[in-house]
Amino acid sequence: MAHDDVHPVSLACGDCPIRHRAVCARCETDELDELESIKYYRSFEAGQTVIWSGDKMDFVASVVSGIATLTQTLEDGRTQMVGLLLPSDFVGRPGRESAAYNVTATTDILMCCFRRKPFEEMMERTPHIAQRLLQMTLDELDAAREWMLLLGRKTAREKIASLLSIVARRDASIKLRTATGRMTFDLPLTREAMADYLGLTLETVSRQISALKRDGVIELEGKRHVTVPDMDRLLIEAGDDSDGGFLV
Amino acid sequence: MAHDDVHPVSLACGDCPIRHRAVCARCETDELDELESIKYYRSFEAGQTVIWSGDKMDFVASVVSGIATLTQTLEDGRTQMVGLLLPSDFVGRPGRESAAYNVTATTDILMCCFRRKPFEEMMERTPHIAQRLLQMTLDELDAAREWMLLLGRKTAREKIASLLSIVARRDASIKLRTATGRMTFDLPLTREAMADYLGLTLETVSRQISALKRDGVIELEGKRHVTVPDMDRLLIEAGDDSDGGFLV
DNA sequence: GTTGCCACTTGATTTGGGTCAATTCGCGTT
DNA sequence: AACGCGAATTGACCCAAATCAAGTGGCAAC
Repeated sequence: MAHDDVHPVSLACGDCPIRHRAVCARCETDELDELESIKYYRSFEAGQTVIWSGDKMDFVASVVSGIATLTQTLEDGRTQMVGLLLPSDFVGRPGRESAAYNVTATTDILMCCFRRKPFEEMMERTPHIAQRLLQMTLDELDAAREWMLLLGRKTAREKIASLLSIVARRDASIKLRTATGRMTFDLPLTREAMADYLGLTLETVSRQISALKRDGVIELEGKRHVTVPDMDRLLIEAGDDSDGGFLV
Repeated sequence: MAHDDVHPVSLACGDCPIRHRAVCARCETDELDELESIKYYRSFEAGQTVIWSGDKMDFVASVVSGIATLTQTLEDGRTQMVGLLLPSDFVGRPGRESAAYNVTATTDILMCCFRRKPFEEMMERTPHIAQRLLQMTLDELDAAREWMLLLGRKTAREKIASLLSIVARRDASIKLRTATGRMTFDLPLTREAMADYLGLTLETVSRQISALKRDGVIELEGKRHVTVPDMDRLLIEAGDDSDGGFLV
């Protein structure tokens, strides 16, 4: 797909700080203009629920800045995170009336929304969009499957190490590509959100983070700021073969 | 999409016993012919590995008959099933050189394969295919997320009940739509495969099946033939709200 | 400065499911 | 009939993580 190298992350809108996936701003200008006409922005505060599972959803959207989570819940309150939305990620499903998950902002968040009906019509006419969306969805599916291995077969310690390496990797792509060994970042999630991500309790999350700290795998300043002195060590702790999967 | 109601399951080939998804046999005849020219069949015996994770994969395919599993493995041998392929399901990923999972036949299986390169080229030109593939992938993603809730938050008993209700549902769509209460089917998986599906050990699977039998939730003839006297009861055991999700 | 709140930590105890090991149940072979 | 073999069951024991409970630390509001 042309120009993908120039602005890799892109679905659509001209003046977003993030180039969204799917339409190349250089070669698909008319499509861009059309998307422009059906788009609007919405922002949410940290902690706010963006969408409740089952709600009618009349838009699809793309995260511009901030972080949100997709969660599913059993009647008795047990909840499992099933998706983590970071900037440039896509939310919502063309062809589906109602939301299948709760979407919650964990930080202040800005989303670039497109009215669903016109978006779908446009997708019918514009092969690029469906194709790009397919690539994105396949990536998400791979991530979900990697995550299933984590949920089904990893120990608590491995789960935590995996999550940390995922966050580190996501962060690293923006910030410091340089030093492979040492790495520093902020955890964008509370202990409870991490627990919901990993299928653990928040107490276990806390204990395992303490254990990793005690064993020198990570260093902590405050509760959220993490330094990993040796990424390789962390990846070994995560139990991942090779360079450690590609969740999220 | 036209004619979807007439032959709902369809990706492609004219003489498969199953109508595959994505191309309508009535209105897209030329596409059908083209797919016809790049397709071939492969069959595998029960237990055979279809593809090893990491292998070069020069085709995409659709399951005609039989059952296969997608699995991921940690170096130390812990394995997690991440997908269950039933007739009409799609395998392989356009745009990806090598396989990301092990694909194993659990019964004798027949697959309808399309050479990857020409299939991709065709997809570029044919919006319908990409759109249909997108729908299918989104469905798979939903299933994967439902499965994540199961892996992360359900008890062993709930996991077993969930799996049974999934198999029952899949089976029911083919066979008896009639009686909602009582339902009979064969388990297409060994205890070990069920364990890999559910993130349990095979001993736990066995114990929980025995427990469900003891409690009258299911009846067993032999090891594999299951009768559910009351589907509603089973769904309650599964912990699912509503009519029980849509895994697989 | 004190109060209250929330995120987090840590400890004590319990328990669901894993591990190890011994049978049993088919079922095809000789 | 006897054998072998893989699939499944069942039991005894153990341990990782859940549960229950108390306490700490930071920070915003008054």
